[in-house]
Amino acid sequence: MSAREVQRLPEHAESVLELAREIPPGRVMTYGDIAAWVGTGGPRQVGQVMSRYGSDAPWWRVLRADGRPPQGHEQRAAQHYLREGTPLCGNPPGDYRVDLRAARWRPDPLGRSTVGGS
DNA sequence: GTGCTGACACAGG
DNA sequence: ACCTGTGCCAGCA
Repeated sequence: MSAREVQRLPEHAESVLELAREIPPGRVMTYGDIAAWVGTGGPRQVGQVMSRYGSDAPWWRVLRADGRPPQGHEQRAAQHYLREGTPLCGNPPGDYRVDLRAARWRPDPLGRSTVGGS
C-alpha cells in the first residue's frame, strides 16, 4: 500500500496491523484477542481492517475464536499452517482448524512469551 | 441523520 | 459437535 492509502487508515487499523505482524510463525491470535489488546470496540472491526489492509500482514495467523481461519480464505491459510508447522486439530482436507490450546499467542510486554493457559 | 454491511463472539437449541 | 439467532462497533452510501 502507498503512503496516501495509509493516511486513510482508521486510527486503530495501524495498531491492528502492527500487532498482527508481531505474531510469530506457528502461533496465532483471535480477532477478539487483538480487539481487546488494541482497545477497539469489537472483533468485527479487526476483521474489517484485516480484509481491507491485511494483505501485507500475516492475516492467516489471525483467526476466529473457534480456531477457524478467516471465512473465505481457509484453503489459502492452510498452506501457511503446514509451512509454518502450526498445530492443527481439525480433520484435513476440508477442516483446517487450528489448535488454539497450543498455538494461541499473547504479546509479551516483558519479552516473556506464554504458551497459553494450563 | 438513518440504515446496511462485515475475513466476529456468544448463548441457545 | 453442529447450526441459528442476536449483539456488537466502525465505516460507508
